[in-house]
Amino acid sequence: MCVMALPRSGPIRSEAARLAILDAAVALFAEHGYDHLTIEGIARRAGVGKQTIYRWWPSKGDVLAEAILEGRLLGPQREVPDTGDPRADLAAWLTEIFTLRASADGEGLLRSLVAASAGSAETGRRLRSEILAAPLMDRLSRAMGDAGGPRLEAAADALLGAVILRALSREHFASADMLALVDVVVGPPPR
Amino acid sequence: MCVMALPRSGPIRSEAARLAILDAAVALFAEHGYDHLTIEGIARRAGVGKQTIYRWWPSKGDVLAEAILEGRLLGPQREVPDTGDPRADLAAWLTEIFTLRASADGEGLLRSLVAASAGSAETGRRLRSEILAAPLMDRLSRAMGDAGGPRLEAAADALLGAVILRALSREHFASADMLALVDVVVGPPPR
Amino acid sequence: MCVMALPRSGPIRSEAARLAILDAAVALFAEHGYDHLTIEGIARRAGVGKQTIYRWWPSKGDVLAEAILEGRLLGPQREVPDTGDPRADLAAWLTEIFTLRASADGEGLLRSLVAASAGSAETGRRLRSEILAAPLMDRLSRAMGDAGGPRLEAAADALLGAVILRALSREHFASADMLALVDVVVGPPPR
Amino acid sequence: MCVMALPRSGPIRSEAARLAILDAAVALFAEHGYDHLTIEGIARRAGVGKQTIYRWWPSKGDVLAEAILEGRLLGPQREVPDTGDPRADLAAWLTEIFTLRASADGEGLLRSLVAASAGSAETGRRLRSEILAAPLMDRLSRAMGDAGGPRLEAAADALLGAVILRALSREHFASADMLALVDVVVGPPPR
DNA sequence: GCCTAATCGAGACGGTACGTCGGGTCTTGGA
DNA sequence: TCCAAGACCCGACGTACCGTCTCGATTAGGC
Repeated sequence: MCVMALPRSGPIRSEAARLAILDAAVALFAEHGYDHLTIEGIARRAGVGKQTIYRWWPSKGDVLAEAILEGRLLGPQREVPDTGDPRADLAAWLTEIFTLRASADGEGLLRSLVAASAGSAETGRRLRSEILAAPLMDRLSRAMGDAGGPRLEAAADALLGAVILRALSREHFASADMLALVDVVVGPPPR
Repeated sequence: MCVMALPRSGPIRSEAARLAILDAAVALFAEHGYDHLTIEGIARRAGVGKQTIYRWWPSKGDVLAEAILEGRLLGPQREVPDTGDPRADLAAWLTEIFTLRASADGEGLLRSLVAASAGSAETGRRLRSEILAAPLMDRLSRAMGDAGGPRLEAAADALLGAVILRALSREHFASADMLALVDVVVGPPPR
Repeated sequence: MCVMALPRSGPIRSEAARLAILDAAVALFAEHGYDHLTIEGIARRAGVGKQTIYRWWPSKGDVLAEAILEGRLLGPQREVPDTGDPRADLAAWLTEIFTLRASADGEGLLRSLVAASAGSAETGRRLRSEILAAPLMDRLSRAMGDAGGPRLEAAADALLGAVILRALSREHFASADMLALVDVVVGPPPR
Repeated sequence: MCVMALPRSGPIRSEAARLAILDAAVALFAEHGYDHLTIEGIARRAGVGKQTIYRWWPSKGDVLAEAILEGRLLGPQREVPDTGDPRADLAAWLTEIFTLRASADGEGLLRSLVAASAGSAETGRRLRSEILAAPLMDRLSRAMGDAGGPRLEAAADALLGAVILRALSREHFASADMLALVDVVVGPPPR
């Protein structure tokens, strides 16, 4: 009396096509940014029919989200460094995030990620939790002497959000500013 | 000693057309969000030729930026309230920003603003400085006992950025979370 | 030893769309003349995407040429009548060609055909060979007592060209003039 | 009791502008053909406001017609040569007309003239009477031994029309064909 | 020497159509 | 059943011209 997976005949989903699509999406995203990313372009580049994309993903944002999830977009996650000075480490890492750029059009990659997030719920969710917050949490937790909870989440959002806001406003983000940000959020350095 | 505007004969720019375009852009933006905003749609709604838009603005983002600058988008700026409890006031105002919504498609207005900012430098600049930061500064300055400078800027970016990041990730933002955010950035409440 | 059509999978050309386009083109051409014939108008009338036209024809002239080839434009070919008086028969038929008119704008259909021919090589070729010369040849051959060859071709061009030139110059073409033309080209009537 | 031209003050029509417009129209027509001739282009090239064109001519066709009338388009009228062999002279002259070409796009000038005629009554009238027929009449009259009248007109139309029809159909017009045409229309050579 | 009126250059305006791109759906034929 | 290929309808893109209009400057009579 168990629920049987309803049996299906015919070929199953082609893993090769899936990978080709994700690779093509990542490459085109990096080259031209989110706005110029198109389903047709992905299909062309991947050597795949458009329908094969539409069959499995509802939108270009979700293709991207899956690529992000599998770590294809930014390569292996950058760890926050550990030099003994938690504030400086955090500032360095945030600066790296801020200056993420791979697009041939000179568009910041971070800004493209934000555009993708604005357009796709799934991408938005993953941008925050997996791309940005995940590598940050451990170090931030130690820097704040806080095991977790709302304060830690709030601090992570504050740091990352500030970086995003600066990226959106196309303003320079001097390292002094970055340190000031860390101080405000993490707390003043102990004497 | 003065810069002479080079004199040109011929008809001057039609203010009526300019206003019709900005109004149409604001209305369509509010109704359908940034992604579904089109130059053709604006022109149609405004009763204007497309060329009249392209003549004066390079992209839909810049039309929107001008509308924002003139305060057409959100109406008169919301002031941060003053109830005597600066933390609660800030939290209330941030919550209002977070829940900004006018779109018929259920798209958050804040998310559309972020999309617009990702696509247009001018909009990005104004989103941060005029829409978000401006009404916040005075109250934040008093709450932090800080006259200005990098710390104040960093705090504003942190608060607003956190709100944006949450909006992008489509997560609920409980009022307790909001208070935690304010505490982390502004500092703990005095005993 | 035969040329293989390279096999292609995927949908084939829609005959329904092709016919709808040709019908729409013919109708609009007859109604408004060649100058006011537009690809957009054809697409609209045919209930078809513009791209479907551009996919198969390089220009509006070539759409028209195909319609002509299939006899859609002027209906079944008018035969030159046979009353026993070859000169009068030819004159009557030429007069009918001269006065071809279907356009709602009062533009002569012949003039529109000439405009189409000036704009499209294919239409030009067909105007001469299929629309005009074909029904004429048999009768002309008998009237001149000539089995064919350059003299017959020249005579056909002379008759039809004269009619076209008069149509272009918007001059009246009295039946006496028409008879004079036939006499000059075919030769004087036998006594 | 005559009709007085109603007295007007103010500047009179600028002859310089008129000439610049006609020159520009002729140059652009020769370079790009009738289809690509535009009022804006003429105005730009002539250094003239569009209104100055619209003030004096109803359409581009009429600008061209005026240029033709003043002999700007084809330079001084080519005379039919006189070598003693009227048939050969006529054939040579008709061949010259047939091969008229000045356009940078490779479009035959004759075909552009036909397009212009199809679009503008005035141009059509002048194409036949002034450009084509006028230089032909004298020689044709002598070749046919005919002082004028419907037969002469018909012969002229037949010769010129045949050349036009061949030009429209983009067919080669061998010199033997041309001689056959002359024979058919003018009559067989005397023995 | 004004005034009036028309001309001229320039070009903004509301439109229509251009030819292209991409969206999302549907239809083949092959595996 | 999936896949590649791609035709289909549709809507938007950004551009070119249309014909009308409105400017400021200029230029000729008529007073």
